[in-house]
Amino acid sequence: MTALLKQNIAKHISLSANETEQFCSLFEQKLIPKKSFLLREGEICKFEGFVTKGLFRVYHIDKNGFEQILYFAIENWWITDIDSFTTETPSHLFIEALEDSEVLIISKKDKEFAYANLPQIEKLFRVMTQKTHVALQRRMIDNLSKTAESRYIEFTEKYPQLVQRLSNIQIAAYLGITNVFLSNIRKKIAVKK
Amino acid sequence: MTALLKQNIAKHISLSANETEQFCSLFEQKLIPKKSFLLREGEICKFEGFVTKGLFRVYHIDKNGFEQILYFAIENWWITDIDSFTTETPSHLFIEALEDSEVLIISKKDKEFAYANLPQIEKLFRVMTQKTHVALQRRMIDNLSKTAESRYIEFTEKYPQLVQRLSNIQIAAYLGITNVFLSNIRKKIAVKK
DNA sequence: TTTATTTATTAAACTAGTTTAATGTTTTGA
DNA sequence: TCAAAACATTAAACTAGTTTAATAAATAAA
Repeated sequence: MTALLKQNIAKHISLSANETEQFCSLFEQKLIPKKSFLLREGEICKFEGFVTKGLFRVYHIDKNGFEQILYFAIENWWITDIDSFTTETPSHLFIEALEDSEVLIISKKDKEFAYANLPQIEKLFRVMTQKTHVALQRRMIDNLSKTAESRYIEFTEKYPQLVQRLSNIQIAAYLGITNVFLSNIRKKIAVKK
Repeated sequence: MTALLKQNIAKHISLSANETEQFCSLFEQKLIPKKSFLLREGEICKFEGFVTKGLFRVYHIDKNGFEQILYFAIENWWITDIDSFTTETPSHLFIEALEDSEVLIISKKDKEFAYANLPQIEKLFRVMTQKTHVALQRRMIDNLSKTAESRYIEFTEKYPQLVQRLSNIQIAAYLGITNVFLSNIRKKIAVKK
């Protein structure tokens, strides 16, 4: 059950078999059917999750009712609201399954236990947070400098497997444009070819 | 010389006087005159810095020659290109002093020494990276959902002391708009009052 | 299988933000 | 202290992206 998780940890740091086992034993599996929520706005996020099956979206709803997608998570990705989780304040985010999904969950308490007792875990999460931060910095620069059209093209090139599983509405909410405009972009690209 | 730095560390984690002293001794002071660079595109970023005086901007130049500002750093802020620093690949960023500045620098080697020998330092940087990541997530959502006008207003409210030290050109590059449009926004706001 | 719901597309009017260029103001530096 | 450079503002034409609404196509539900 935790095979994918072990593989994922090994990608970031080298951890002894023993420590890996101990750490993984702190997770429990949760099944999340399509359209249900792992987290809702207003709740305090008390977990960190590792997706082993399915697809989630992590999004915000602004005061005008529009949704902005912070990121998607498929197999092998981690999900949490790091803001709510670390500060223990109510979340501004929703985490929703877009497909029937399976996720390995570790509670805040158990994660703190791991930090205190498995010295390498601190490094694991430092390294992972750094990597996601770098990715977000790049996305920030892209959003500041590139047109919606090139952001869309780059998104489809970078995550082809993800694009097939997403509606254009979801992709538009990630790119920060309307689905109507995304439709125009897609038409323009199709004509070019 | 490292008083500000010690104070900053204490804000994030509790570290013994001895460990604090050891860690701070790894930094050396650098003076960066206005308009000179701490890092240029193409260089590998081999340091992490803590600003004790002055003002920096961390920015990217896109292929059309436009500048996007990732963040500013004044006294008490950390600066590095975390991407280049961790992956040891050439940077896509410039770090430039906008005022005569002073910065405490720790080299990659010494930082690794600290990770290996001062167990709490791993936590320090995990916590700091988490906090900057949360801030960037919030900015990402704002950029996806808010108009330039409200982003400008919120920026001036959040960083009033910074706004006074920045030209409108710099603020516009941070907000992701042209300085001409920022001028329009400022006029509109002034008329309202 | 039929109906209801969600999704994608198109069009047309609109608005937020850009571009270019000109003008006055402030800052910098020799 | 004077000239040059950088900065802020304004105007006017333009373009990227939105809004609303209608229609067709695909999916889900009963």
